[in-house]
Amino acid sequence: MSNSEWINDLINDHDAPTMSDKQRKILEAAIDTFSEKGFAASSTSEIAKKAGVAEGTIFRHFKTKKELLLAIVTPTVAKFVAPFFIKSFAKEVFESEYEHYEDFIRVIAKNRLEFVRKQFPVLKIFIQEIAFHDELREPFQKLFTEHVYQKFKKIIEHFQEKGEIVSLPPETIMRMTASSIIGYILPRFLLFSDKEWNDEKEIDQIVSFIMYGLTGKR
Amino acid sequence: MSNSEWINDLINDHDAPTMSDKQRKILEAAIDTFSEKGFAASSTSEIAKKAGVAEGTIFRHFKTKKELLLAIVTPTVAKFVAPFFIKSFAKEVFESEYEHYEDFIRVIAKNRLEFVRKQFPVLKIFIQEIAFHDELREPFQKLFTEHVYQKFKKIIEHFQEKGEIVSLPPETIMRMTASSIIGYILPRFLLFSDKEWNDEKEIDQIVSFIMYGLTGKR
Amino acid sequence: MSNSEWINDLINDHDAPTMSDKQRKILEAAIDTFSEKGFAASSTSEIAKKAGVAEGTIFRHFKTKKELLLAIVTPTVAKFVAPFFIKSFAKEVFESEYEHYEDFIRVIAKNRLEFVRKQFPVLKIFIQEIAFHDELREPFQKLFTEHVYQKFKKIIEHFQEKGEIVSLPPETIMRMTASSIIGYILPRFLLFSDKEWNDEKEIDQIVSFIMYGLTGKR
Amino acid sequence: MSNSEWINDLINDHDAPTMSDKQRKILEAAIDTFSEKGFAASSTSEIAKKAGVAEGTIFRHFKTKKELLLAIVTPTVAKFVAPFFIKSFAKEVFESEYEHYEDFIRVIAKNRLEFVRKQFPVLKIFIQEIAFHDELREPFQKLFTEHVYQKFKKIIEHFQEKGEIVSLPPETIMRMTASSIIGYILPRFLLFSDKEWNDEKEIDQIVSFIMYGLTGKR
DNA sequence: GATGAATGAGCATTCATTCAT
DNA sequence: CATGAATGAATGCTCATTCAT
Repeated sequence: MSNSEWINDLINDHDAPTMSDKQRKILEAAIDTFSEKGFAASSTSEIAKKAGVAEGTIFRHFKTKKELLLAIVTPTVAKFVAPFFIKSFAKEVFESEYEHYEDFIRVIAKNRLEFVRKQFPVLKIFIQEIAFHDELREPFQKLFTEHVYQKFKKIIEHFQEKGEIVSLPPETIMRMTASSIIGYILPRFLLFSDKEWNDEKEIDQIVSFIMYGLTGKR
Repeated sequence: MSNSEWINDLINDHDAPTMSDKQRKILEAAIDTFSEKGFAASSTSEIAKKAGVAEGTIFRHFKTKKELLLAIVTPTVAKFVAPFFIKSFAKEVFESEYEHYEDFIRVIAKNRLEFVRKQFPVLKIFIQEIAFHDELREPFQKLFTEHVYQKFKKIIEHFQEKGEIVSLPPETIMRMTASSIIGYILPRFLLFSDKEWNDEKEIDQIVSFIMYGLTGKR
Repeated sequence: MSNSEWINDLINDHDAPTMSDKQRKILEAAIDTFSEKGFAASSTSEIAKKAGVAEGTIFRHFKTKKELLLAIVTPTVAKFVAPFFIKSFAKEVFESEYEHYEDFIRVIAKNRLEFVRKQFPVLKIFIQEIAFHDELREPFQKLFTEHVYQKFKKIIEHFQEKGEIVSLPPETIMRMTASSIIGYILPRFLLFSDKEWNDEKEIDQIVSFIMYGLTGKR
Repeated sequence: MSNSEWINDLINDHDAPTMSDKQRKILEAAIDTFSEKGFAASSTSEIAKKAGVAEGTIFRHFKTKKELLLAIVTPTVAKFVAPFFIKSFAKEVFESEYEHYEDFIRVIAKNRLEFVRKQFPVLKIFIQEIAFHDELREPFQKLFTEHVYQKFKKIIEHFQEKGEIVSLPPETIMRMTASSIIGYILPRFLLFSDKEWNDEKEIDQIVSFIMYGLTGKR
């Protein structure tokens, strides 16, 4: 199985097979509403109206409003970090065609951008609410530190040993890499989603920036 | 007037001279509460209690809850972008000791970090709420596009002409610069504020990253 | 047929032969719940869960929640007063071995205590709810005034004619007799059901009290 | 100070001086409603309507519906047992004109009957709800066992030593005394409050019954 | 007959805001 | 200027009951 395959696999929506029609409608309406007004400013009555169900129906499927939030956010966040979750992730990277750090982050970036494009409303909710709900922050922090961070770290160390990238602490490398990519994605979808974007080209530029900075000496 | 002077000038709290004791207490309590729970999830009665005033007193000073939000956020945001607001800003940069883009962003970064340290709760509120309130977003967008962006653009073009930085669109350069810095500041205060940070050194690393990337070929 | 026989007959559970398994489980669960939390504070969904049936099943067997209450309370109350209901009741008493009022109330007391022991939860529900439901109070009042009261009255008059008890109005005699007995039974089950009780002895004391008061001059 | 004086003193409504007009109206409406339909079946909106206030006003004065219940019931129950609460209670009894147990319970009975007449709705609520609320039962049990029971016990022992009443356990004597009186009061107000009652005469009969039973040998 | 999803009225409680004092 | 009682709409959630399967 080639890299592109297993990555794509994780992205596809193979979940929610047990979800009823109403349940899906409620989730959609809730995503809409939370995303637009924020969790605390959204009322369950509005969500019910938008979903075309009675208010009581929401609470038959989700015990509380907060549980509805978690039902929206958890699977998407899980899928977002899923590629890093795979056991063989780091190994695959080393043995793969990704000869350079550059290639690696380019693939990750393009692939995760695709995911963000599809799931932006949910990710927006996540970003907004993670600051206020322990039930959201704690599992995510665990997920991140125990899996994403560990795997990413090994990969960085691998390329540092190859002498390809500087010897800063891996978390610093990670932060720089991540914030450069996120610094594109966030405004792209949050502030200027109506603008036309050539994502392919932008990502190439960002990757280039990550590797060589702004001086252009490459 | 040297650069350091006018910058410091803008930071100092020369405002709020007309504010009564109660008013200040209300603002402090509101910052606390909004920052901790978010605007929508904070109740005016809780703020009143925390401020040690009667519920009605808040509405004597701020017509609505939203006006209270604006009263908190507006002056701080204004001060945050103030350096770019000054007419002579760009000119000063060109003629100043900042021979290199590197020096320029280093000063900006350190200086704005200082500001963020002091004002983080307010800026957190701003970041959280800008997505939901037109009254917040519109003036800020105007401020940004008409002043900050324009000035920053000129500066970038200046250094591009000097051949110091690559010929990407100025907004791309800006985004890369900004997100590298913000990508340090945000986690630093939002997620790991209890950790000990050597900000001076971190910023030097970030500036170096912005200029030369991760390859270390410099 | 001796007295003890017909009395025992009425107590035995010869009813509910047409009741399905589910129906019985629902009734049991409802008795549990109503008794513990009161009728109004009990929810049908909780009862359904406790009974191990679907929410809808309750309403297949009992049109409304109130009908469920009546189905619980009515047969038990009927059985409680049943001894007084029997046509030959008074006559049997006169011709029976009960030479004295004392013997009569002793048998009734012991016998009804036995019944209360078995059915306390249901009787508790009855006592709690009779004040609030006309559907409960009216048939009971009718039952009581037309049967229990009439029969009891004749018995009291019988013993008054024999000069065995004072010539107060029969209802006063009845009230004194009843409240002395009930004044034992109620706290015994309601407040101190965990304490060990020697019911036999207690009833003897109560009967003695009813007959001779507290002076002990007998 | 004669006995009748200190007893009357305790009965009079010297409380609630700090209660606002609205607060009193809410309490009255709540007593009405709770008494008529029971606590759980009463809605705060109905109480608000009956009291002529907004629903929110109820919750400004009483944090929860249950607190409203306690605010109604606690002071009345306290006043009901107040006579037994007084330090000198037992001593006064011994040295007083109450030469006989009979006189003592006659005064108590008449006096408490008067109280019940005025406060019946509240006492009805208490009786109904004590079974379901620990917050109600626990303080009352404490009050009763630590004060009422102790004092009453001493008085009973006093008259037992005088050879005036039988040597049953004091709590049995108490139960018999109390249930005879309560057995009059409860039906009198609960079931037949519309009937005309000669309370004076009835109580004399009850006291006589308590002392001498139904045989009339006195 | 039994289920349990669906309903929408109703619930206790909270809210931002007003206004008489 | 400050208060805090009063408001009534709105909130998240529960309820008894219905009905298609």
